Amino acid sequence: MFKERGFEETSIRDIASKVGILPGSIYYHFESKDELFVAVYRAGIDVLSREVRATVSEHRDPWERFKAACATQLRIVLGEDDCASTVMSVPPQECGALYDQLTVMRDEYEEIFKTLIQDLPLRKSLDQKYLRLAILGALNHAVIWYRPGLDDPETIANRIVEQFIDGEKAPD
Amino acid sequence: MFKERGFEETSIRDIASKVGILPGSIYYHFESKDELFVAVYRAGIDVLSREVRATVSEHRDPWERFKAACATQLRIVLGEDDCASTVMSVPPQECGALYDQLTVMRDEYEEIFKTLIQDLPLRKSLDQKYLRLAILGALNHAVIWYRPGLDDPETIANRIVEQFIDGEKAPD
Amino acid sequence: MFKERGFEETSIRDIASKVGILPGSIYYHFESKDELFVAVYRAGIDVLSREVRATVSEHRDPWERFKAACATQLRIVLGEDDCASTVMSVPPQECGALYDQLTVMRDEYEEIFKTLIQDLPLRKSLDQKYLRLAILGALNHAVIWYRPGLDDPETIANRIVEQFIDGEKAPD
Amino acid sequence: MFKERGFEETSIRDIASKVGILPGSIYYHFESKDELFVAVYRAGIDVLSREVRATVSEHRDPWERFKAACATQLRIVLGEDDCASTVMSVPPQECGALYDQLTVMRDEYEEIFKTLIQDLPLRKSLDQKYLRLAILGALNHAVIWYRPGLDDPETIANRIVEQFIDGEKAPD
DNA sequence: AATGAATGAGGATTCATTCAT
DNA sequence: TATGAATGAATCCTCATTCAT
Repeated sequence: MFKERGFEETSIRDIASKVGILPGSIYYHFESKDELFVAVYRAGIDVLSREVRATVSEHRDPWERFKAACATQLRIVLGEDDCASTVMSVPPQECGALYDQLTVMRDEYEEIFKTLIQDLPLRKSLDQKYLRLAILGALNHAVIWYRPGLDDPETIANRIVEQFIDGEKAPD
Repeated sequence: MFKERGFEETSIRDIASKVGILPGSIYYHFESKDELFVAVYRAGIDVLSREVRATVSEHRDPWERFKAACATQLRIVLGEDDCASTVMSVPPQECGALYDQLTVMRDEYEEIFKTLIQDLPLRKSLDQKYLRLAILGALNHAVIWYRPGLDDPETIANRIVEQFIDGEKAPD
Repeated sequence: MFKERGFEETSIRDIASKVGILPGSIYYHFESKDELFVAVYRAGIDVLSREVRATVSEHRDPWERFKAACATQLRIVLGEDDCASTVMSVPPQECGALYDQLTVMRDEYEEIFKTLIQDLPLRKSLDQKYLRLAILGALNHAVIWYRPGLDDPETIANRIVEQFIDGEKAPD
Repeated sequence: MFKERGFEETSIRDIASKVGILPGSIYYHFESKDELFVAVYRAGIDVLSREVRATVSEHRDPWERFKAACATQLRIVLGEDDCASTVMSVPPQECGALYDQLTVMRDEYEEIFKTLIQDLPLRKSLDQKYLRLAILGALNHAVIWYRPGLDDPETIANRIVEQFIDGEKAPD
């Protein structure tokens, strides 16, 4: 529900009634709406971290490794895990006091990609930061326009990344 | 305020007190919070359309034209116009009943880029739709990570677009 | 509008926009919503008083006179005059502080019927007050159920009154 | 409170403070002011239906039965049950969107009287509909003028109905 | 582990009214 | 005569939260 309607537009009432309990009962499990949301976010971050790291460990070639990591992220975000989708759909600015906490988690996760890009044999002139931000931006944007029935997430990720890659590969 | 905190987190009270009037007084000017937000969004879309179109008309070369359009968008969104920033910062999903209305406006605007990309001499194998979505995603993402003091918006836009361009130019 | 929606449900805004001016402009003509409503009520009472008195003066026979008065009231209330309809449709209790003022006007008007009934040759056992209240109640009720296209107001009034009359005529 | 001040003039605040809770707390029990009012109206209709039907079942003679039903209605409306008084005091037109719902309930209830009047041995020339509407109008009007200390409600009802009855009984 | 009933603060909105222009 | 812009209080209602049971 957070991913579809955002933090503010999702009420404790909504959540409770979807689970089939009363709003008050939620407070047995979570101390506050904020805590609940953080738990969801955390879960999303964890799934992403785990899966992307697993993917990374399966590839040797830096470019293949990077492409596979992107594909894994998109696969999870677009379909497999609602918590992960939440991470990419809900802008931290709209979560009030939670902003810092969420941003820390996200930065932690994106650290993986920082490393992955460092390992890439890139033209010297290229700014790695911009490459990372551009690719992650391009990938995340899919959360908004993606509709099932189109290409599957992994294909989409590959297409997107290849647009960058081909130009950026360092000359032999 | 909408761009910084989102639609739901920005209250009529907040807006009124920033303007120095009482909450009720807002309703002399706008029929509802929704209508007010749509007016902001509309204004943002209009500025973007006007400026980007102006930029487009100043360039002949398709690649230069496209790069310039991207740079203009980013310049406006990142600094010049708060309404335009709102357009790129506030996800329509978080605006409840406004979703459709906002999406129509945005699609209308992105149409410009569709045309711009059609005019590009691209490798046949490339999917224009993915290129468009990827670039717009990469650019918009800057709304989140950009902080003044870094490279200026036009430089950033050029860097981002060049990452794509170099690879995609059709072979002579 | 008062007659259709009641006092509270009719706003100065509604009235102004129907007249084609702005809400504030109403206050050039009336000091308050209360005053405006009282003016409408007053106008209704005046029309009724004038017309019913005119009718009364045209008849000699007490029963005919009474019947004609009832018919006139119903004709005016049901069709001719919106102010008069308002008098019969809007319960003074729902007009807050206006209650007393309105009640005085209405009592003044009903005084006519008190006199008319006093002149009737009735069975001694009959309580004149109940006859008056019952007939006026029966007549006014028509404001609620009457729809144009049925019998015309005067016929209805005659039918209603005759139901009483036939039984109440004093034995010769 | 609804019966004394009407629907619009009675606020959720008023109701809550009379009950000794806060306005918001009302929404645990009712979804809206409308729903609350409908519940009151429903309760009034139910009491009336039940009691009048009980009365009806205790009488054989059609005229006695009818008179007793009227007396029961007036007794309940004038004194015993505030919900029933509300039904007769608050005009549905002043309840905005509730109009249809309330009218359906009321028509349902008045059906009882339709049947009762059908069973009456009346002069052929008489229009049953007008008799029903006139009597119900005359009775309900008492909600407005009745003050405790006068004749008791049942006496009043009998007096009112007898004014009609004597004239309408079919000749043997 | 959940409920039922409430709280209190804040939400958007409506309203009669004011008043300088 | 009317407007444009505001006021301030009240409107219904929603929300996260609490807590005894």
